[in-house]
Amino acid sequence: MTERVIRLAKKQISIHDIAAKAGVSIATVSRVMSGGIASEASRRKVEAAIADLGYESNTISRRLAGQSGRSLLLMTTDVVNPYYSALCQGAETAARRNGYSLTLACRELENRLDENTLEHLLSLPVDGAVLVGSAVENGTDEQLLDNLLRLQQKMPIVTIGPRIEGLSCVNITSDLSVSVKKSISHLIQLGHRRICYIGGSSDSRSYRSRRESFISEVAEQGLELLVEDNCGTGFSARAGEICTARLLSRLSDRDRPTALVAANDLVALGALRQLLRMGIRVPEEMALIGCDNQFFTPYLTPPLTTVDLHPEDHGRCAVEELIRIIGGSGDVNYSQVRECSLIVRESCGALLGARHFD
Amino acid sequence: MTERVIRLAKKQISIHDIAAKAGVSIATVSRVMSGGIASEASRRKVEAAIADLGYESNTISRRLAGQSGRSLLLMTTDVVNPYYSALCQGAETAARRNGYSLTLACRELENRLDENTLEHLLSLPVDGAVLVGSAVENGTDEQLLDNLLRLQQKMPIVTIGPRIEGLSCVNITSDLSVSVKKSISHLIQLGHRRICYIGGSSDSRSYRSRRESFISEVAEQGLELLVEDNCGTGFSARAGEICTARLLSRLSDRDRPTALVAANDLVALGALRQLLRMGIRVPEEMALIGCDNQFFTPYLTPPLTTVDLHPEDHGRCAVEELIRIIGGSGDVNYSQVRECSLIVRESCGALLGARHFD
DNA sequence: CTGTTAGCGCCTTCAA
DNA sequence: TTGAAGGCGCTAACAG
Repeated sequence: MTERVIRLAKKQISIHDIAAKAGVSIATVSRVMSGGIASEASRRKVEAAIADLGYESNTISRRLAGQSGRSLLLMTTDVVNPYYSALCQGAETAARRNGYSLTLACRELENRLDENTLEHLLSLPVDGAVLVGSAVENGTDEQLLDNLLRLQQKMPIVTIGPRIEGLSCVNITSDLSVSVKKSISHLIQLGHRRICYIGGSSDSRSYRSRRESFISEVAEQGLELLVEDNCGTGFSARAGEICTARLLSRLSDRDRPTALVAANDLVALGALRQLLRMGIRVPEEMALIGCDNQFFTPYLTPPLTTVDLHPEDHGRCAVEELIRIIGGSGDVNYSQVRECSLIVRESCGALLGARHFD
Repeated sequence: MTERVIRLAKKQISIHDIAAKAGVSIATVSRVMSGGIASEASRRKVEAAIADLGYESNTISRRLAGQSGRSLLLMTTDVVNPYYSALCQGAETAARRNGYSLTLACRELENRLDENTLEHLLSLPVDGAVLVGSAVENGTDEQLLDNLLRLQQKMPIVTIGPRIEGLSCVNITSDLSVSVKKSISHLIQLGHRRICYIGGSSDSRSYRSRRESFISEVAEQGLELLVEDNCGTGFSARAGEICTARLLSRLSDRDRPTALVAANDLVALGALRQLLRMGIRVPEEMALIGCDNQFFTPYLTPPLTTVDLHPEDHGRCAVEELIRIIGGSGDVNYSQVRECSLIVRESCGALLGARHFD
C-alpha cells in the first residue's frame, strides 16, 4: 500500500536560494525579476540561477507585499446556462493566456448580490472582478449600485450586461435593441405581421431592456402589439413551454401570432416542444426565433433561427479590459458595445420564402 | 465626471487594530479566532472588537503563515459541455457552502496535462485540486501518472472519472458498466437485438471503459456485435452526425442496427438530426439512447431516453471529499462509485411497447 | 492564560 | 548599482 505519499512537498525554492546561488542579495534578485535596474553581470548570474532552479516567485508573498497576485474573479449566475458557460470559457481562456487565474463565484439565478455574498467576494484575494448575471441584472439600479460601489472600493470591476446608472466602470454590452431589430425585420421580410415576445423575467434588467426594444420596434414598424402584458415566466425551457401554452390558450386561432420571438434559445426550445404538442407546425404555421445561438440550436427540428451575442467574446473582452485597468492604463469608465449576428436557419421559414399571412 | 473614484480602498483593518481595541496582544486575538485557549474575559473583549470593526482575517497572510487559504482548484475541460458545467456548478456551490472559493482552470479538450499547464497549476495558491476531463482522461495511465504525482506533491487531489493505476488519491467515479447495462437491458426489453455504439473518442479513458463494457455486455447478452471497429469521432453533436451518417452508409438496410447507444447526449443530438435527414424515424425505425440527461433532452423530438450520471453530484462530492482531506481526516485513497439512473423517455420506443425486429 | 518574537517570501525605501 | 532592513498580516513556539 502506497498510502501517505501525499504531502512530501519538498520545500519550495525561494528568492533566498537563488540569491545565494547567484552570489547577490535578495534585493537584486527581486530587481531583475521585476525588470528593475541591475548590472548586466548580476542580471546574468541571477537569470542563470533562476533557470537552473526553475524558480518562480510565490504568488502569496508577492501579493502580501502589495503586488498583483495575477488572479481575477468572475461573478456569474447559473453556469449551466450555455450563455454563461460560454462566457466563462472565454473569460478563463483569456485570463490564462495573460498569466492570470480565474476564480469563479456563482449565485443562484434569483438572488441579487446580497450582504453575505458581498462579504465573501470582498475577502477573496483577487485583483479585480468581472460581473455578469444576477449581480448586475436583478433589481433596480439603486439596489445594485450600493453593493457594487462597495466592491469597487476594493478592486476594479468590469460589468457585462446593461449599464448601471451611477456606476462608473468599464462595461461590456450587447446592443439588445439591434438584436431585436434584426429579429423583427427578418420576420417582416418573410411576411409576418403578428409577432409576439415570449419568456424572460422582469427581474432581469436585460430582459426589460430587450422587451422595451421589442415593443418600440413593433410600434415603429406599424405592427400590432399582440400581448403586451408580461408574458415572462423565466429563462428556462420549461418557461418557454408554459408561456407558449398560456399564450395560445387564451387567443383564438385567428388572433394568434404567426411568429414568436423568444427571450433566449432555452425558451425557444420549450416553445418548440409545446407547439409540436399542440400540433402547430414550425415554421409553416408558426415562426420561431431564439437568442444566443446555443450549441443545440442547429440540431433542432427545424434548426432554430437565432441571434448570436458571442458570449465567449464578451468573457474574453471583459477579462482583457480588466487586466488593462489593473495595469493602470487607459479609460476606466465607458461602455463597449459588442456586435450581435442574426443566424438564419429554418425555424422562421426562410426556406419557404416570403409569404402572406391573414 | 466621476472618474477616478476607483481605488480609495480604506486600509483594511488588521489583527493589530482589534488587538488594540480589545486591549490584548495580537497573539490572543489570533487564538480566539482559531478557537484556541483564551480566558473567557479576553475572548469576550476580542469578540466584541471583532464584531464592532467587522474584522475578517486576511486570506493572504493566513496562507503565508502556513495556514489554509480556503481555496480550491477545479481543473476541467470544456465548460461549455453541459456535463462539465453542471459539475462545475455543483463544485462551486459545495465549495462556497463550506467557505472555500473555487478557482477554475480549463484545458482544451484535446490536450492532456502538459508541462506548461502543470507549472501554472503548481503556482496557484490553492489548498487542493479537483481534476476532471482531459487531465485525467486523455493519454495512458503512465503518461498521466507522472504529472499527477507531481501535482500531488504540492497539494491533495481528488479525481473524477476512471481510476488511474498507480495513483493513490480519492476518486469519484460512475460505474460506466452499469450505465451501459441499464441501457442495453432497456433496449433488449423493448425487443432490440441489433445495437450499435456511436461517438466518443478513444483518447478518452472513460470512453474506452464504457465501450469495453458495451462490447462485453453485448457478448454476455448473446447479441451480435454490429460494428466493432472504432466508430468514435468525438463527443460533439457534429460527431454524432458524422458517425451516424458513416455507419448507415456502409450498412445495407437489413444489416442496419435497430438501436443506437450514443456516447453522450450531444452525440445523440447529432445522430437524431442525421437520422431525420435520412428519413429514418425515431423510435419507430431506430431507437436512440443518450447519456448525461442534459437539460435539452426532454425537449427533443422525440424526448431522449438517456442515463443521468448526476454530474452536479460528482462536483459536490469531489469538493466535499477534498475539504475533508485538507482537514486531515480519514481515508485518502479510495474510489467512491456514484449511482447513475436510466431516464426513460420516448426515443427508444418505450411507449410503443416491446416489439420484434427482423 | 498571555505577550513577545521570529519567521512565511517578497518588495521597497534608504544608505552606501 | 547594490545590500541591509523594515514591513505586509498572521501563526506558532517560547517565555513569563
